[in-house]
Amino acid sequence: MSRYEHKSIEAKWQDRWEKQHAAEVDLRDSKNKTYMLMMFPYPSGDRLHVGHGRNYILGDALYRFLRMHGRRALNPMGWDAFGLPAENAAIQRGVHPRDWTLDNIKVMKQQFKRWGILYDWSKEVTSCLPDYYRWNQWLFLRMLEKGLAYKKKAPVNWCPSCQTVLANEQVVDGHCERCGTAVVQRDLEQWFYRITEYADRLLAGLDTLPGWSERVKVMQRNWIGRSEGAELVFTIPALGESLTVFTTRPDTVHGATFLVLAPEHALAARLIAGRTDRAEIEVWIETVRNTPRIQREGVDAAKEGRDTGTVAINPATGEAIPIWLANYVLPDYGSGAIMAVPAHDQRDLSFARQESLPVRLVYHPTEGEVDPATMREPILHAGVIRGTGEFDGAVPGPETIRRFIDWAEKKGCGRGKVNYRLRDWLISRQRYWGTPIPIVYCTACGTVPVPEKDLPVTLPYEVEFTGKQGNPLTRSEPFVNVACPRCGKPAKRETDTMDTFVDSSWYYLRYVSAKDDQRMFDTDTANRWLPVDQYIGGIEHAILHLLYARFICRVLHDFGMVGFEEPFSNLFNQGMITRFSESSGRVEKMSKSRGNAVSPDPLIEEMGADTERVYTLFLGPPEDEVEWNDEAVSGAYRFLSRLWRAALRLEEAPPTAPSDEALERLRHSTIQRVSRDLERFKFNTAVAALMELLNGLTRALEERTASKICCQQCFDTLLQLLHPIAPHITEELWEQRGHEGSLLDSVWPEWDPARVKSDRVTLVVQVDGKLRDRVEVDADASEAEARAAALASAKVQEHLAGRAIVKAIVVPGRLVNVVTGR
RNA sequence: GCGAAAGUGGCGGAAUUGGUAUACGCGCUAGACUUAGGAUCUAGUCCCGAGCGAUCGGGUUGGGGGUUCGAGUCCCCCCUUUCGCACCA
Repeated sequence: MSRYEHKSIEAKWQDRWEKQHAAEVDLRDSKNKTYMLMMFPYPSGDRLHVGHGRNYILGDALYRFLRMHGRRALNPMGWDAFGLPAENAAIQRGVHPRDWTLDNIKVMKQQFKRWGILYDWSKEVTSCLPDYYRWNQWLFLRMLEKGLAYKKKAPVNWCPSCQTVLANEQVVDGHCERCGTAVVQRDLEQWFYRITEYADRLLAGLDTLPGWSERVKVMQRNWIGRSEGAELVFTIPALGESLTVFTTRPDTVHGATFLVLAPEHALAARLIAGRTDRAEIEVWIETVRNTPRIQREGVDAAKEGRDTGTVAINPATGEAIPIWLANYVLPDYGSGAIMAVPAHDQRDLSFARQESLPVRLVYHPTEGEVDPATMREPILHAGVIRGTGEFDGAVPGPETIRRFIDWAEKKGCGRGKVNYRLRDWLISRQRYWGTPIPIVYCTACGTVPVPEKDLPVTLPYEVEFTGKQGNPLTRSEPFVNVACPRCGKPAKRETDTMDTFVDSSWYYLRYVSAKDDQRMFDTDTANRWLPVDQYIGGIEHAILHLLYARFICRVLHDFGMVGFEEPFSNLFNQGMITRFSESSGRVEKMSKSRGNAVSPDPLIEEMGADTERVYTLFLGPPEDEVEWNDEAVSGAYRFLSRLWRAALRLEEAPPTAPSDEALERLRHSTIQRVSRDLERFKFNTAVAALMELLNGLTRALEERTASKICCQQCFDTLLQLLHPIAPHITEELWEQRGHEGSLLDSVWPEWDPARVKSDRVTLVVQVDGKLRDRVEVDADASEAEARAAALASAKVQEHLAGRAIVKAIVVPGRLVNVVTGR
């Protein structure tokens, strides 16, 4: 073969690798060091484009690199196969979600093969098949037993278009994440996982993950939103009741001039009972209740409130203060009620000004006076307490807060309390295409869990997709009608299915026991291979998927099923590929819906998978967002063509030549550079180093300055170092060079530090920090020798021109800086 | 508003972490081989000035200041961009 025919080469090696990988790997027998590599779960509803390629190509390159280092690595792949896209496809195109999904998976497996990606398909996991999702059900039952799964009526985000409930995190700017329709509020009975129980542990665990980026950890910390403070109790004499509020500033209680309750608060109805305009207030409460959450939140949202006409007693001052209802207090954070301290809180101050409510200072400025009635900005963390007697002189800070908590506890009107922004995980979906929740409702026995022996509760294939009125499962008679597992009388199945994040929260565990039909996974094997050594994926899952997976891992840990609490030791978030989009006229994330996606198929057809791999990895630092440039791809193709031609010219090299040492030095320094770069995922600079090595070799071949043996050795090293990035062409050339066995099984080359260095080095000579000349000296030249060589330079002498030399700084092997008395 | 990261040629980006700024690639320019080329190869390509010329001088890492023999890198101020959080009491 004389020309670089990427098509036949790639097909040949892809088939070979497929055969090599057909044998099942036994994970129990693992004497070698093991390494688990994993990609983010892929939603099977979307065909792959080159924007996705970066993720998988990077993972494959890492896998091959590890293999060549003798690491026993597992690189499995699974399908996040449930979810909305499949159900939408069913409605729009009349295809069954299951058929559509399984067809997609077949196509995508072919695409992975064409990228030259080596997955261990004997560990394949498909979440929409009963052998996988039955364990979602099994886990649900265990969590139900332990009180970690529960049902409650709750206001939820409702998408009128999808006819389904959305989690807070699926609402983007008040609109449905999937379809963009404005979201409204509704009350429904929903199943939840009690993730809030694990809030503290999930937070603390982040500090044990040095292999995660600070960025992702900050996002998770914000999401969990821990805040320390106190609960204070205010009595309501008119009702003979007391009311608890949460505050992070109990030290400002003397300045609480009114209370504010969320309009949804349980006491609201009784508080307004005596008012003549009660009916109007009730209507207003309903309006607030139905306002989409996202509209109600946000800094620019207008504050609206109503006076209940009832008063409460401030426990610090003994004063009667009014109780208000207002939309800026959220019903499901803290106790849904606050003490308003307008002098020391921005939100309370703007509400007080709007409604002409009194403002009272607790912390006074240390200099000058402030008239509370005209305050525009609250005093947040400054000043000194005056006018309270026992606390006078205190300054804001943790110690003062502690004193107030002690005071409240002694007085019986409060205690220290920690609150979280994190809310329980709503797992119910009013959808067909998901894991059925294993529950039966019986008129006699109530809510009855499906016994473990009856699992899996399989999703019926025959259902009707009208696209109207939500969940088609509710209309599937054979599914819904069932005998009560407890009393045997006719009963109805739960028709809600589970959020797909349930599937993806533990699939990494299934990889090590993919075919086990007796249990969720094998604990010993899991403990041997996991936690995942390297998890690779985009930043889009920074919160949800990764938080849920960490939660479920802890649950399984507490059930004694795994020996670790953190599932992913190292997390690498690669950046997205962007491209100019004709439709918007902007550079945007590459995606099919934006019309700026590049399909891999024509590209591979024209220039080959190796070209795409080289280009994708060369594009820029893998953690950054990078822009795809159609024209620049040819640079990668030219590089591979030059490599191919160099192979043909190796034979022409002379048997002996003068410059073997220079080429050897280049070879060793390239091994060093590439090894270091790949360890740190710096594929872009690794490719650059390999291009330089090829340039050096090509030059040596052209100028006949290196011997045949030296050129061949250099070329072989180049093939090895390039293999993780361009596997097909390197395997082919390796075989043509007459080597036995696969390049993938060859041992990664080592560099000799002694060979990286040269005997002679070029020193930069500066005069007063400005570059004036370069001189060559022995690598081990002393400072004095280096200085002498520098001063001997004619150019340097010219620039010194009679000036006095104050000193000369010598950095061995690098430079000499001559400093003059200017 | 709060927090984080970043800003380097026409473009994507390098720079051993304080020591030759612009590696590698795209694009562009000139030439070669071609019937032809959006193919391939060779040479050149940060900016300004001088010279026919190999070269020589000066400037340059968003802007300004500082530390240092020496700053893209460290410190301070400002500008811009991106990302995250944002009525969570």
